[in-house]
Amino acid sequence: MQDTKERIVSLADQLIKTRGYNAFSYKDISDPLEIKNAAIHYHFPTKTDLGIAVIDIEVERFILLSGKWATQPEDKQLKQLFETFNKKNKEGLVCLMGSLSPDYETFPSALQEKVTGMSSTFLNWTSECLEKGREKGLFHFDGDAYDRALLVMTNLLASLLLCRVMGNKVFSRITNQLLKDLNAGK
Amino acid sequence: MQDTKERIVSLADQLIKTRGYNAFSYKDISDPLEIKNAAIHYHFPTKTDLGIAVIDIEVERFILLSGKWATQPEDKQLKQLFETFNKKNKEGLVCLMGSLSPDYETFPSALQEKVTGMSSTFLNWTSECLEKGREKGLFHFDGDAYDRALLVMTNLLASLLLCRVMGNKVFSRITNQLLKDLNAGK
DNA sequence: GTCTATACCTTGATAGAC
DNA sequence: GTCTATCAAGGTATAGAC
Repeated sequence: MQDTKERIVSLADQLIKTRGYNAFSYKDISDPLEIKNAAIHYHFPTKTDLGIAVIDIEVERFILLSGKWATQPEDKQLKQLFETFNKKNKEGLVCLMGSLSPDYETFPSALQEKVTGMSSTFLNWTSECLEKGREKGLFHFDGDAYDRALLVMTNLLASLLLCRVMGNKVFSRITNQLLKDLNAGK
Repeated sequence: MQDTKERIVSLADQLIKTRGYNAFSYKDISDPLEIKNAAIHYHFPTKTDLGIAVIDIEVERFILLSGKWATQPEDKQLKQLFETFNKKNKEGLVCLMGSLSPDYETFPSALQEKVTGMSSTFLNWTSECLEKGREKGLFHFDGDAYDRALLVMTNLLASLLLCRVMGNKVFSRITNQLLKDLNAGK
């Protein structure tokens, strides 16, 4: 079956977002899927290959999603982004960037580059969204749009991490205030 | 020598902040200190005990430091906090919260509770600092001080993570804009 | 307080049959 | 494409000598 491969990636994705890249093993995948670890190695020769596949799909999915939002006004688009994080939070997951960046130094360079590329994608999208929204008067903030994107992304990323530790309500407190801030200057 | 114990904790602290809790091993400590792993187990029977000791010292150190700042005005105190993060960034480290929170689910409950306690300490301090500073007119921000503390802490925490991935300049971009924001309403 | 020695387990990965 | 079988390496942890 072709979709064994997809199920492997999907489970790896979830494991990375719950336990972290270095804390999950092939057994965590082969057991629930009722296959042997050799089957995983057939589809993904090394763990690095599997990690790369997880990132590729995440980026692919985001590009597809954000493309669908493109017709909406920028403030709605940003809320859609927030909603993707909210969904992860409800499922008890953190985002890939939040999970992978602490382990970054332990990665082979091929995987490191993928993490960097993914981060760029998210930051550039957010930056453009903020900039265009400000031009239309939908957002109000000072300074460079990319700097503002850095602030927003770090809020989102770390809010999921903090929810793990301090409880789920942290997320809505952060995002509600953040959205207010972006319109505050009105 | 009594300070073997201290050197073990210090090295563990650094390893957690560079490679992550689940990615460092007793060998990473015993080799550079030129001791055997049994010596580590003498001081810290389990890896969990070692992790707890690292957190305890971090909190202890913060309480000591922030106590020294207490005579300064709140805007200076906050800048001191930023400076502790800046120092970590220059050393290529992330903060303990940023490193430990993604692995939270893999921890035994004793270690989880320590992580939660540490986060509370940092958040409460920041919240009080912001609140008092606002009363004195040193800060200008909307909403609840604790919510604002959540925003500031997530910015700081994730800025170090993002520096790993996107380069070191990210830190100053984030903190400069953040400090401007807190005074912007003036 | 540190050592040697070792137990025991899990890890990622490979070879070859089917 | 999946299996069985196996590997070498590395992980945490313990017992007992010094």
